[in-house]
Amino acid sequence: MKSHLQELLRAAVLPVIAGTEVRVPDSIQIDSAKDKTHGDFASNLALILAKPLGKSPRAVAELLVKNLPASPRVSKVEIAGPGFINFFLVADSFQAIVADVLKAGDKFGRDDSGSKGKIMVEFVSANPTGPMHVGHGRGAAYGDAISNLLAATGWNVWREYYINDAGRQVDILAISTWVRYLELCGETLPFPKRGYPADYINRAAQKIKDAHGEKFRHAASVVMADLPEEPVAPEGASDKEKDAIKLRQESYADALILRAKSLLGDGYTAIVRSSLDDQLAVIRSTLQSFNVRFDQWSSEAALVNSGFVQKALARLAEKGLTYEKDGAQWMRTEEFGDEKDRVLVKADGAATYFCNDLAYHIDKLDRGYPLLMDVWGADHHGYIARVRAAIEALTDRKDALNVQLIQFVTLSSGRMGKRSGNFVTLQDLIDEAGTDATRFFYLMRSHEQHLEFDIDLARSQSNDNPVFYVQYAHARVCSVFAQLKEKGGNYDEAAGLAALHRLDNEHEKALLVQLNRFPEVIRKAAAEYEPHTLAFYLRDGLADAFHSYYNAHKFIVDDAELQSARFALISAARQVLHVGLTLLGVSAPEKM
RNA sequence: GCGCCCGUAGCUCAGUUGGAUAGAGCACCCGCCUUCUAAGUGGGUGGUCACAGGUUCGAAUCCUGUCGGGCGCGCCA
Repeated sequence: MKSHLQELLRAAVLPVIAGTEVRVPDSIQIDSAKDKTHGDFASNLALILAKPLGKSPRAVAELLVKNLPASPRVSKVEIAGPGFINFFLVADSFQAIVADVLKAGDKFGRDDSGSKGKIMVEFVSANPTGPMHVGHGRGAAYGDAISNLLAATGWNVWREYYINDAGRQVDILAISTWVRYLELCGETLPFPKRGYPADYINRAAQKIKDAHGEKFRHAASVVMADLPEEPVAPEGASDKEKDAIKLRQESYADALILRAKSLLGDGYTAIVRSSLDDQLAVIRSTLQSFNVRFDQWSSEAALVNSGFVQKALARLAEKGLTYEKDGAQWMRTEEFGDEKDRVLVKADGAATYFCNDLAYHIDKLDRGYPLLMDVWGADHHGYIARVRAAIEALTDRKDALNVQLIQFVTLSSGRMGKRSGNFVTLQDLIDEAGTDATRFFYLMRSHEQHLEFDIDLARSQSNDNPVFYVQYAHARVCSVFAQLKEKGGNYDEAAGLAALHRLDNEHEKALLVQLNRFPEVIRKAAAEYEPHTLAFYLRDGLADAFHSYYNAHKFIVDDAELQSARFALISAARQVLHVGLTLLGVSAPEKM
């Protein structure tokens, strides 16, 4: 509908600007009119062109309207206000959408061709050192929804989870689990301050004891022998003092890691593997219950062990992008827009997180994905420049990496951290509020905005929860169809489509307008990476129009022709609600 | 100190490639069920769009500054 009007205006603008320097705008803006007296659609084109043409906006508008080609869909064109061009459409141009929707079914509004090419979306990638918390949940809901939207708008989408199962954090996880395991064996030793103190570590430790008995037991005195003191920050310590103490705690953890490795030998690897598998199993299970799926789970450790990281480093060196300094290997990211160069291989020979992550991104490009979308927490924004710089250095393209930052989630009970022992996990939230409510809650807000997650509201299952409003609209349509059947009536779709001209009251018009908006809503939500606009459309646009209609009119009526037309309309509404909710990963129940 | 994000109704938030009278939900007030699910619906109260300047036909939106909040500035991950 909009594109039709754009074409009309595009044709009209040519004679108006003929002989001037003024060019046709790239996109001609057409907005749905907010006020009924402004018709159905409005364009500000005359206002845009007024200045470059050196004419008054209203004069430009009059010229445009005079040159506007006739269209069977347009019933009236008006110039209003400072120079807006308002379009009034003939009624059946809205009614035709019902046939389009019913014919297309679940495919309505979708472009599954994949003709826009391949894109890889990496999201969640939560560290396998503990369960997912409510912040990860937001990234999961967003990443899944934007992947759905991209796939529905012509992209060939591949979804991937990067498992950070290498590096120091894995060692911290291992010693945390081991110390708990030793406690279970009856040993008494302090828990490392930099370890993960939460309950789930105890469960992982118990599993190891169940499977291996006391195979990994060593006397506490042996484990602790000659380990450095681990200080605790005193009350009222300055930041500087705290930093120093934190550093000594890290040293203690390092010493304990070395001790574990030397005492356990191959057993250390077994504990690492068991701990990681345990945490990953929890994460996978949570994501499954959250209705989020991935095409692939990529392991950082596997990438390292395969030798790919070394190969990637060699390629960077070959291109002259790396150099040695202070015993470390650096990458020249600064000349590609980063604020400084970055270390790839530390002086102690270990690869940095950046190094492995960059290799992973190179791997993604190698696998034939020219576009990479990464969904990260907002606290990683300082990391964007170096990855983008590195990728630009390799591909000569600035747009190969698309990073979407997800702003923080705060809870009524305060900010949650992994080290804080008792936190609300995503699984807790799903268990209490349900997947649908939780997902919709996340997706109602712009991902660029901080989100205050009202746990009590999500838990309450009350009608305050916006997801029910949308789902209820769907269930109501289903219920009406059930009622019709119960009363012995039947719905004839062909008759309904033949009677669409009967849909002429204002509530029907409003619902038809919303149905007409859907393809554009999808397109925009995907193109601007903003799933929340779809959530808003479903609630404030479509469901709202349906509920008002439901309250104002009966669908089961004596007039058979009118009844068929109305059932065709609400059938289409049900279809679009279903497609929309599915894109958000929310179910469309038939009963509530 | 430097960089990025944010500040809109009592609360939570939309609206920001400049457009017509700034919207929704919750809360609050007044209505609507002998009739397809009231998890619904109709109406009302509620605003210095943080503040101060600037740009122009027009600014919540763009620019500058101030105030307030969040995050980031490792040979951590």
